[in-house]
Amino acid sequence: MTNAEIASIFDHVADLLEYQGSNVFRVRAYRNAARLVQGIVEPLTSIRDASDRSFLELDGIGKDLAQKLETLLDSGQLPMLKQLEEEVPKVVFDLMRVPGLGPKKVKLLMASLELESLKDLEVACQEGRVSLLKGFGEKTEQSILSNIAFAQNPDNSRLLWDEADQIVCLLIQWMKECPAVQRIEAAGSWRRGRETVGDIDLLVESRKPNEVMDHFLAWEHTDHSIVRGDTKTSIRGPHGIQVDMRVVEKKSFGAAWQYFTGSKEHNIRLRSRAKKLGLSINEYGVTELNQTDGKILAGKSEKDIYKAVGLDWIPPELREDRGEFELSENGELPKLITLTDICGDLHMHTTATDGEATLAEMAAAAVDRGLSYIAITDHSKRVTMARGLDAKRLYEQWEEIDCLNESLARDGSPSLVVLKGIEVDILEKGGLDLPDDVLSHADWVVASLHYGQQQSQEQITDRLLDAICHPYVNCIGHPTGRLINRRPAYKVDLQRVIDAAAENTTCLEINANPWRLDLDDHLSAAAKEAGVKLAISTDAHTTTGLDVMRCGILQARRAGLEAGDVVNTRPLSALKEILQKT
DNA sequence: GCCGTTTTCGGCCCGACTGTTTTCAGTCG
Repeated sequence: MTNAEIASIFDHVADLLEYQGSNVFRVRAYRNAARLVQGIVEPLTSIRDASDRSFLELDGIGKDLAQKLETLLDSGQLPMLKQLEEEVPKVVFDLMRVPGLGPKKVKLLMASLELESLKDLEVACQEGRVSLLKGFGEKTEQSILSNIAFAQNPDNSRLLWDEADQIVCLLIQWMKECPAVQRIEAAGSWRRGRETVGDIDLLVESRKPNEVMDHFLAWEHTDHSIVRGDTKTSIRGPHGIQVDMRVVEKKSFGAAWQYFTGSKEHNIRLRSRAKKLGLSINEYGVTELNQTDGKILAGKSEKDIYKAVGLDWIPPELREDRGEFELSENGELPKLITLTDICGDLHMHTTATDGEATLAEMAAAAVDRGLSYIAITDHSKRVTMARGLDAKRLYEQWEEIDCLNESLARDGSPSLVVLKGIEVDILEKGGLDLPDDVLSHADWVVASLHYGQQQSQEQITDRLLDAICHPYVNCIGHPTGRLINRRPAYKVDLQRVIDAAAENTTCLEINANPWRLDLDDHLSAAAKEAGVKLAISTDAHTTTGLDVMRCGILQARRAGLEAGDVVNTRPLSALKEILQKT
């Protein structure tokens, strides 16, 4: 049983307990456990089997949950879950997904109406039977109706960070046209650089909140408003995404930005910490606990908030309650990598295979972006759909690269060096798609797995391990193969992959394509821990594809990576040194 | 269900908005 499967079971238990009206802290314990297990890269069995380790060493796992982990690993089942599933009808999960319906309301609906599907609830609303129930009225009935339609639309899933970013930019531009807006910043999971964004949070500093709200509602992409209050307004925007806007005064801006950035878990931890220090934190600032005068001790900047509870300012990407408090307390926060640290890009395609820009165009685009080197890594012949390169065509491309480098050198600064690379396929039956003597002449070899993704964990792991051990392979491309919202990762023992990469001085890629972003933050952090060097690469198929580097940077920052952990922050000379395989 | 430099029991972050109430529960973030 994988960690992800266990996490999903704990989450399911939390859902069921929540519906049953169980203690909210008990529910939280299961949710925390799910989150924790999800983030652990090594299989839990290796913790169980190690004589000197125990699940109790995990923060948030006590005697009971440790026992449940044992049961799950031993039997693949959880008797408690079976029991709960017998008690709770399946339709409850559909009902709970309707915005505005929580456990209490769902329970009342279930007790009063005969519901076997969302459709039944829809009909009950249409017939006016819901508004007759105690605690429900006509407005609730209407809102349930429109929210059922929303919940059933499969397009309303979380947006990729990149997609959300486009909306954020448009909105900020629009809001800045409002004279009442003194300052505007985006917060939430967008600011934390999450892979996907569920809703967009904007924070405005203003003394005239009503004018700000009116301007917000007048945005051309506003579908309809969800809530409208004195300090908070929410709308439904493009792609059905919810946008929350909060308006505060200058003296509270930092506190509000911190609060609104989250994550929820980070904020709970921060506020608990404040409480232990005799302080209270809310979105208006830091105050003394039990003081009625409400004097704000800090609130203007985020830095002030963290300082008030004895912490260094924590970068948003790290705010997930995954150890950042301890690092901050001890002054050990990493100096996170930034886009300007990047010197080169080591994975991209051209018109020779499935890219849309020529070699020269990609090189020019790289110069525009201030890069000092790029590797051209077109597909190898196995990728027939992309007209992958055989040895002959690859050599021809390399000759072209030689010519290009000569002319680039003639043009003088800014200088760009184009490396002769290849994205060689890791074949289904094992081995690579081009002979060793060809690969030996490359400057940079990325090995990637595109076919046979349905194979067993053992097969896929073996294929990747072979590639990692290969003397001419420098990097493994998109090591999990997942496509966010579209395709799960292939089955692979990533702890073994990471350990082998460390041992063989083979880099692992953080593919910056917003659909991929693998290795993800947990895996990159585990790779760093093992001493693996990472390469953040765009896998660009167009000139503008080079700009997704910033998505890869965000992912790397979430993993706590510093410039020194990433090979393409090095100048070319230093990069070549690192690449010397032992 | 977890946890402890006040605690092994009694806490567990904090506030906005809505709809239905008539002072507040439910939901959300």
